[in-house]
This record gives sequence, C-alpha cells and structure tokens, in this order.
Amino acid sequence: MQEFSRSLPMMLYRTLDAVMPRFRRIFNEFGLTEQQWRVLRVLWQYEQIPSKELADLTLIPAPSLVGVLDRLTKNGLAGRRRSDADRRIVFVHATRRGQALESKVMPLVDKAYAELRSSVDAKSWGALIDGLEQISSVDDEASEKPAVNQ
Amino acid sequence: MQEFSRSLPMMLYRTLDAVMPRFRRIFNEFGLTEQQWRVLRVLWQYEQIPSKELADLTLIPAPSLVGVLDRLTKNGLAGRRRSDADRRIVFVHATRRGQALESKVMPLVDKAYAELRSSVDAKSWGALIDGLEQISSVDDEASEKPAVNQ
DNA sequence: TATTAATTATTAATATATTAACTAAAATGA
DNA sequence: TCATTTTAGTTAATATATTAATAATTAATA
Repeated sequence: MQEFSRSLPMMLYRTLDAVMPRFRRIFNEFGLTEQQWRVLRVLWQYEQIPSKELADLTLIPAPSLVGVLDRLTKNGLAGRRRSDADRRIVFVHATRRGQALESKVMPLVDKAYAELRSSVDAKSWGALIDGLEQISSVDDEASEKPAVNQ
Repeated sequence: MQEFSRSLPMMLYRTLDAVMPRFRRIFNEFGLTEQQWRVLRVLWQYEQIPSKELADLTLIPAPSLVGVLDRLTKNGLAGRRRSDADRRIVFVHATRRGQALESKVMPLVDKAYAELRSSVDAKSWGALIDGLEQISSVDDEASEKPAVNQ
C-alpha cells in the first residue's frame, strides 16, 4: 500500500474530518448528535418506517440504532410501535416535537451544504460523487450472502 | 440538500462501509483493531514519534489515542517514553513484538488493497482520490485558528 | 522575571461502533 | 404439523468518538 496517508481509507476519513464539523455544530445547536440528526432526517420523509429500513437508510448499525432511538424517545423526538401484522417488526416515527425540528434545522444544513459544494468546482464534485458511487457498489466477496445461482 | 442518500457525507460513510470490512477481517486475525493497526502502520516507519504527530498521522483524536496506546502497551506491541527536552511530549514506539507484526500483516493488507484497487478502473480511481484531496483541503472557517494577518 | 498564553497529554461523561450471542416471531420444508 | 432456518430487534462486552475540562510544561510578553 503506497503512501499510507494517501490510501483510500485514510483519504475518506480525512475528508469526513474536514467536512463534518460544520454540520455537527448545527446539530449541537439543537441538542442533536449526528446520528440523531440522520434518524430524524429520514423520519421526516416517512409517516413511519421499520427499524430495519431505518438502519439501512441512516447507515447506523442495528445495535447502535437501539440506543439512538432510546435517546430520541427519551427526548420526546421519536417513538416506536410494534407491528401487528408481523410482531418482529418495530415501526419508528417522529413525534410532533421531532417533526417541528425539520423547519428549523434543515435550512441551516442546506445552507452549509450549499457552501461546501460551492467551495469545489462542479466538475470535481461530480467526479467525486461518481467515484464514491462506484466503489461503494463494489461488493466484498466474503461479506456478501451467497448470490442466487452461484 | 438533494437526496439525503446521495449527499457527500452519506456517500463517504457508505464507501467506508463497503471498503473497510475486508481490511478489518485481516486486522482481527492478528488480534488488532482498526485503530491499533493504524498506529502500528505509522510506528513501523519511525524509530519513535511524538504522540501529537501520531494522532495527526493516524487521524485518531488525541483522547482516543490514549486508550489505543494503553491497550497496545498492555499487549506488548508499543510503548511510551516521556521526552527529556520537553516534558510535555510523549514519544511512542513499537516494541520488538510490534515490529514483528509488520512482515505478517502488511502483505495481506497490500494484497487486499491491490484487489480493491483493481476492482475499479484506474481513471475513476484517480479522479476519486483527486476529488477527496480537494475537498479534504477545503478548510472550515469556524474551526480554523485565526490566520496570520487576517 | 512575574504573568499570561499556548501546547501536550490526559481524564471524564456521554454517545456510537464492532462483534457475538440471544430472544421472539415468522417462513420453510420434509 | 413439527423441526429447521431466517429475520428483526435487542443485549452484552469491549473499543472508539466527541466535547469539555484539567494538569503540567513551555513559550511569549509586558
């Protein structure tokens, strides 16, 4: 592996370190952690959503999501309801207070995101997103479930 | 912010989720965590290095590095020595056992990295690294120290 | 030089990540 | 239908991240 500092993983971590602080400052203004924000960001788009799908969309590992939801619930921003059709499933929803945060947080986040995006030329930005799209779709043999007919 | 799932932060996290498992499996074979690997990876290049610089090169936050070094020390892979010239500084080094891991772990990591890299065309890879380089160098106004003459 | 400011490492409190294991419920198949 | 397998959610143990605060030193400055 060439220069360690220039390796893909380190570049990804470094980029996150450069990009996230500006957003976390916004989240913290509203007493939210980054993960709590991600959950709310998704809940704002659904009446309710199965916990499993929420974990997939937020990229929060299921065991971590348990605690995040516990704290959001304790703070009155989200809630859980077990499904009647399938008792294994737990639906998650935003409370009125959780929903009310959208109009306050989103504008600030959108603005910060726009500023970030404008700090890089459009061409590079597009190439970056495309590259990330490609590599994130490269599957890891050993960690995938056996494909059908294979 | 357009599609949440396509936002830069989520793309970065998704890419890491896709890329890191193959490496973590290797680290775990040797009883190492990802952070312990990063520390050793740097220590293999220095006789000894100030803790501060180690934190910068590994991208491990200083408070986290304390624990990582504690565990590496407990496992006999690294050690600390306080500087005589500047009593604030702590030099970190790899022990013989820590050094011995290099020849065992590096080949496997290099191989996994080469496989990852070959799963994407060279052009996209280069564009990706360049894009990451650009954005990671975009500084965040509020989190930077005041520039000289400004 | 006495004081103030800055730097390095650390501790503390809380929140997440990682991995394995476990429970309950539903789906599958002989 | 009963045993087996799968799935969803959770718990547990350990490691790390985040943020603020602190101790010890050193640097900077009036």
